[in-house]
Amino acid sequence: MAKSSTVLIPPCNYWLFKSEPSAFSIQDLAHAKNSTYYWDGVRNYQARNYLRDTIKLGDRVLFYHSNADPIAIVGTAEVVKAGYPDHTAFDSTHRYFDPKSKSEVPTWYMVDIRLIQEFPQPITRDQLRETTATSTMQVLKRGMRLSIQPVTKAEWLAVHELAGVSDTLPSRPRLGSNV
DNA sequence: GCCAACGTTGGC
DNA sequence: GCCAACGTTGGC
Repeated sequence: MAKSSTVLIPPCNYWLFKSEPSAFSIQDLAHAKNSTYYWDGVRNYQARNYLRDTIKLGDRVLFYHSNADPIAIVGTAEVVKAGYPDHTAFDSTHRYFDPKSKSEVPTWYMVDIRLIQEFPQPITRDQLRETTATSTMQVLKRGMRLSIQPVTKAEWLAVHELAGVSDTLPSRPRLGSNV
């Protein structure tokens, strides 16, 4: 019976990352080298804890445009590098500089993500609200400002259904082969 | 532009 | 440790 507790396939976890497209959009990610970029500038402790402790290589990300037109989930990405210190906090000339964060004991962390796909149509808040399986998403809650939010597998799948796309990864080099 | 909801700061 | 003031987020 002990055998049944052995996890052969590591769980894949799902997240929603918010970004104002004027700061960093899904197009910016698409145009980055290897469609890969670091998710910097998170300066909230709960979101930091997710980045540092919880988000793992291979986790999936819903890319959300906030303060945008439209406000919507616009595509997906995968985590290709787990939490590591956010170097922008160390640079006194950078807009995300934080003198509290020291390289020996970093306060802030980031991950690298790679674009999986941009949806053919953005999925708006109205669509998310109107669909039972997505109507419970944290991002719809009033006053929910957290920029990194956990998403359930059911929500992840339902968003793909709304987008009319498969959640299967298109064929591409395997994780870690490009860094 | 408004403003509610939070998070942070700093005086006490 | 309390809490008022202030700054930020982010939908509307």
